[in-house]
Amino acid sequence: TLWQMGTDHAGIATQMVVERQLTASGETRTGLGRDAFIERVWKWKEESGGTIAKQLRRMGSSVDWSRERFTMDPGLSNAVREVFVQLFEEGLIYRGKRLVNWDPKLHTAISDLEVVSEEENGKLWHFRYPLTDGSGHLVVATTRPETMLGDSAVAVHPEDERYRHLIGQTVQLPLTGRTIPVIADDYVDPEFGSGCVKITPAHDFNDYEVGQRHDLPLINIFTIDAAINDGAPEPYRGMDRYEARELIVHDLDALGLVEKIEDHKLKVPRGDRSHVVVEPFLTDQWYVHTAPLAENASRAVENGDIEFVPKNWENTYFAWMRDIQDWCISRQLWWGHRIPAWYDAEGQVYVGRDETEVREKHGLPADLVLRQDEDVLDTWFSSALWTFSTLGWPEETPELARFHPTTVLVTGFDIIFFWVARMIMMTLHFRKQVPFRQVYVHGLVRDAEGQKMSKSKGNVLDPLDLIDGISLDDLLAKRTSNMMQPQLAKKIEKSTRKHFPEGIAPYGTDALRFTFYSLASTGRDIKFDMGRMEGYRNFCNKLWNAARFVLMNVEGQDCGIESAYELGLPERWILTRLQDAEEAVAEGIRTYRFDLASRALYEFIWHEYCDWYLELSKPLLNDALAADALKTGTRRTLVRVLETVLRLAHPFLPFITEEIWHAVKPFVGKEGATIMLEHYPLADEGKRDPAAAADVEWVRRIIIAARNIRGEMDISMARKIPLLLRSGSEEDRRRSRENESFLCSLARLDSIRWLEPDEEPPVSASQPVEGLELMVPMAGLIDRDAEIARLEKQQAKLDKNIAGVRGKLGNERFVENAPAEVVATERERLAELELHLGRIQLQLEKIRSL
RNA sequence: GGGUGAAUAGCUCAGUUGGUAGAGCGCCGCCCUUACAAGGCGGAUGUCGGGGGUUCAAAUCCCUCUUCACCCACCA
Repeated sequence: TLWQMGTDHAGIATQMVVERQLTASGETRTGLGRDAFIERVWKWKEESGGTIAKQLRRMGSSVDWSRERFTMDPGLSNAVREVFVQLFEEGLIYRGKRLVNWDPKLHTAISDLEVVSEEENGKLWHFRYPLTDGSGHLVVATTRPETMLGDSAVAVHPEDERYRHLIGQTVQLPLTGRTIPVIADDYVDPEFGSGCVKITPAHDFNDYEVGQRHDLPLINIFTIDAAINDGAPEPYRGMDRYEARELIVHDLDALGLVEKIEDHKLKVPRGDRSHVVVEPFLTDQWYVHTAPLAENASRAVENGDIEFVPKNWENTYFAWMRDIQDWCISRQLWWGHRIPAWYDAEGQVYVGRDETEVREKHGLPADLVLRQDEDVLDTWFSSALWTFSTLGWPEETPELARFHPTTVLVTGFDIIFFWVARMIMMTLHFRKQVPFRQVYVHGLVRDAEGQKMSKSKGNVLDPLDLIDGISLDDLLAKRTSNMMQPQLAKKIEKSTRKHFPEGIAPYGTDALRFTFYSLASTGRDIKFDMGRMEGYRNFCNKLWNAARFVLMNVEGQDCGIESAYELGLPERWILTRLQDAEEAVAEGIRTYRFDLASRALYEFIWHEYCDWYLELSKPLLNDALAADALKTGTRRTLVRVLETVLRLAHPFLPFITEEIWHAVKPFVGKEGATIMLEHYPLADEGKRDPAAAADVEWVRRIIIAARNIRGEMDISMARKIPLLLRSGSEEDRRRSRENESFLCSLARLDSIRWLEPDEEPPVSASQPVEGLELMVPMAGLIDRDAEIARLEKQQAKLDKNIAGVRGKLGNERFVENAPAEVVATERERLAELELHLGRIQLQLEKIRSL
């Protein structure tokens, strides 16, 4: 098995962090120069890049550290170049001047996926554009007044009666002195605004399309900072886009050309890293032609070669693949894989693995000056190659042969498009193999209020702080330092103080892991709950204490490794239940239901092994007269079930299980160096004993009933009570006879006695258990009124249940249509309920008459 | 505009093919019973978002509405 560990170089985010550091120390990226800057980034990466690895280590992830990879490693970089060159040669990568999403702060293009649109309050400006023939004006509506400087037409719908006569005419574009045509295009929605749309092909994706159709000029009015450029009319040159907006509205108003201004909600596109409004901007960029790749990628999921878990994510995947757009892969950054393309003085482009190859391939003279493309590739381009680039591709390495295709990718749904989809496309293309068979999509961890964790919101929880604990002061400092928006510090401080008034206590890795497993149900987001984690921390303690008990009892004792032993009833029962637990855990793991698997462990360890088996073992171990073989069998079972359960829980609780295992292993005759190399437990039918299991279930019911009387009557555990039994079957008698010591010990009884058939019982508190009646004589123990209250409560409950069952059975259609089995069960149930009710009523009468 | 998911105990969440609603935390009693008080024992707590429908039977299947979250999309 290989669990591949590694990290990507997070191009934009990383470059931003380092640039911010430079700013803080009064330096600039451009001042430093490309090589020196990249050196700085590597330095930063060395210092901080270990954080993820450290967190993974502390969380006990058993990855293959020897094969850790980084997307900027030489090997992976080589794979990136290889893929780029091959795709280019196949015509699947091309360069073109297109509108891209331009980030005016970072000065780079970003892909569609990196743009996040959110609804914001804005305005809709209605401007009058005078008709050239002097016959009046038409009105255009816009949310971006400043772009009017780049208008090259006004469009109306071809069928729109109101404007049909204007088609082909021209309007005077205010403030610019230009004359632009009125065109007809289906794109216009006559219902919206005025029905006339200003067309700005260089600054709007739709308008670009319209412009293409009508052969309109592209008039770029922005600089790379989204300020007005020198091609625009003089008064606005150099102004920021929003300043220009104000002035343009003002100037149009002065000319009497503002018809009206309305409030308007609109989707504003922002860069997911910089959070500034991105501009559609005309630039040269590199693209991957994705349609042919997407086709195969869709098919691989359709035909089941790749399976998403949970399956409904496949629909999301298909939907995206269906409408996939070409992928803009060039970024105007320095941190990343530089595009392997060179230009000569004429701008002719040559693509190759390196400059030497390019010269050879194209027969370029040594003195011809070549200049490499300045841009780098989108980080996801290299991540898309992950499964095979990490295994040595393009070399056909033994690792590649052995581990590829891989088995499973574990990831969050937020990067299905960014990463999963692109891995599938690239891997199918270059390996003719799927990258992985299954994609396990888990939810995101959110904060206690359901907010997505983010550094800017200051609600991030570092797993290390949950493991080791952190003081409130340190947590506050951590959350409010290095902030991009320092004005939020107060707010963050307030909510941090609210949620963690005393900081965070140390919970340890195992508790943290178990919490995640338990909350990770069906790919849904996880609202992080400290209460749950506390509960699982206690669970770890429970396991620890149980181990102490076991060790205490087996140290220096015969545990039946080579000697004779005999298994008693509780032993055969717990072994049966252990098989059930093993089965449930295996099923949970197989189906990626780690919540069900962890629950099965929790239930078995706490509520069966600890609550019952350890307690049942005590009477025998403490019985000086008990047979040695039985005691040996008990010790053997105590320690073997514990050892098995440690192995069963080890993937969930790696640290505590390892630690305990070393203490326990000699008592089961093991000598392994680590629990990690032991066999994982598998359920074994042969180890089940249903009869023993049924007997112990009976014992448990009796004990619980007796405890109920004791608990409800506030009888101290220090005081032993006598138990009388009545009615019941031969089997009940056998069971009580064979298990007397367990009953007495666990229910704290001083005696158990069956009433003679005709014997009148003393006044007692009673509790029915199936056909059998438990009684605890009241004399000196039980308060009359309390017992009446207790019985009345039970009576009410029974009345309610009986009414329900009677209603059902009284319904002819139920009796006719329901499976005979179900009807029979209901009849039995009714009989039992009525029996219990009858007994309780009798008791009530009797006690009331006292 | 299209799509997905969610709504169950005070809180965080389970509930597999329809067949008596569960856990943890919290809450209420009692208890330091020599593994464990971060514990033990007992207990209370739900018109399963609303309304329809299918069915002998619905938290579960269908329709519809409400609320919330997320994803995708080019409406000036």
